[in-house]
Amino acid sequence: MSATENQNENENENDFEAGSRRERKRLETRNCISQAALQLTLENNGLQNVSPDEIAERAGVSARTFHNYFHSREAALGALPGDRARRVALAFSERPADEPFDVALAEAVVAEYTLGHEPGKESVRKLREIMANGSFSKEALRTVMDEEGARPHLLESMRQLEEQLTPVIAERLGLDPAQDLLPRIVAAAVNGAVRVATKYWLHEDVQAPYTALLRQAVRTAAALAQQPALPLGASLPENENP
Amino acid sequence: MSATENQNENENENDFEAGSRRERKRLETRNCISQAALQLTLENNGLQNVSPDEIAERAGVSARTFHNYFHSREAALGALPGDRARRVALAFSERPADEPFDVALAEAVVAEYTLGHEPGKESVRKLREIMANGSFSKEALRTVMDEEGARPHLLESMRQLEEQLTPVIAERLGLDPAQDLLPRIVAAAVNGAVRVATKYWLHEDVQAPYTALLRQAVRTAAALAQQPALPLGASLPENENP
DNA sequence: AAAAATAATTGCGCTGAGCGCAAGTTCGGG
DNA sequence: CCCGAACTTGCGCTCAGCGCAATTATTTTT
Repeated sequence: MSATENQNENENENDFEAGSRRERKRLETRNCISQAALQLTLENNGLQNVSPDEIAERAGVSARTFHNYFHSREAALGALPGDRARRVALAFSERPADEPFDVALAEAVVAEYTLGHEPGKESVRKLREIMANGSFSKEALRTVMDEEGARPHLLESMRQLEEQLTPVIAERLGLDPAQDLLPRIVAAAVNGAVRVATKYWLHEDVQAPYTALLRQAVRTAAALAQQPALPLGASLPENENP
Repeated sequence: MSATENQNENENENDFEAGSRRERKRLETRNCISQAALQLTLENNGLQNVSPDEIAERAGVSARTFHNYFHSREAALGALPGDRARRVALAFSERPADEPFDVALAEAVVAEYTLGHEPGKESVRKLREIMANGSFSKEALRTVMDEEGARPHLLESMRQLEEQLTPVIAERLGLDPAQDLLPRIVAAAVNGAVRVATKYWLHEDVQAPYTALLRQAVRTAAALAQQPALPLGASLPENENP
């Protein structure tokens, strides 16, 4: 797991093709640090109980280097959802064009958020390892997500999904995000749906599998896309306040 | 603006009725601190350039007391959107029952987010003062919202809107939030719509007034409520990944 | 292949946010 | 009028985060 000893099981299969060797290594250590942050957070029941030094040590770098990549522990954790958001947007844009909008969106999300399936992308495999490696599960995740201090940053990083999704949704709908609010609203709704479904799954003890919950929620939110586009200039007929 | 000298223009009209005198004073200083944080943030173009001591001084309390109410500068700023969220939820639940769902929601939001209208609630009046008192406007707000460090906390506090809205939406729809995801999804979508509309209004220079933008966005998001309720147990017919 | 240029890592030391503690102050109830 | 509880304040400590400058690794140039 250290940045150096890791040179690298399956050298060619990395998350995002990197250009120069330097850049590759940079991404690798970056990811290493994030993973270390995640592990320690789960192990210690909360980011609060993890010092930057520990993270740095686990990742095999100096404390100073850690702060060189991320300006806070929270940012280190947040990099993971951020990356995932990028992958979801990519997956969505590569869905077959004849697929219904909501299905394409839902499956793109589900495919990435579901850790299972084939040993695909490297980071996913690692995350699954961490999860599978015993002990960590709903319970641990819950304590992390509920942590008062980390949550704002975590959610902000999950909100990357909205950012990444907006342009591809706009393209698929044939709308210009600079002219029409609809793509942004749909993206925001989908992002919210993912968050809500996850929270629901984590907190209420529900029988339905996470996958089904996610798919349902996203498809529901995606239905917004069938709204008529918003004419920004003109207000609706008459609805002024009394 | 100090906590002491402010004893209080229009003593009876306070945001939330307070029980004991002590509790009232507590809420008052709390609000004072938040307002001070907002003012200074706007004046100095970013929370980054404001020290806790300055906020405390402006609010007329000691630095230690400041940290006694809020454990970070960001939290102090975030209290304002949080309070506003509570007012919106209240306003929505008091809308006439025969009003269409989306209209009720949109108007509840617009009424609170629009600073104008009558000199209603005290905090709104103050905020308007701040805004009106020259210099601060879109531009200043933009620099605040775009600030890297404060944004996560700000957005998290705006997300209070979702939290507050969920139960009242569920009630109006006749659904149980513990059984059905739809109320949460609608609330999340509305929250996202507000955020998106605001961002759009702040960044693209658009001709439409903020009010119209907000109303449109919220009504669009609220349309989700007409989705058929989600049967959590059963998945849709067949949509497994290949 | 060596040397020069560029980029990444590291150690050191400083600033300042946030908090525990204990003393002082204000307020409500009997 | 006085007692107890809640609130405020000052002091001092810890540690996250960052600027700086030196060191090491990597790419490019000659």
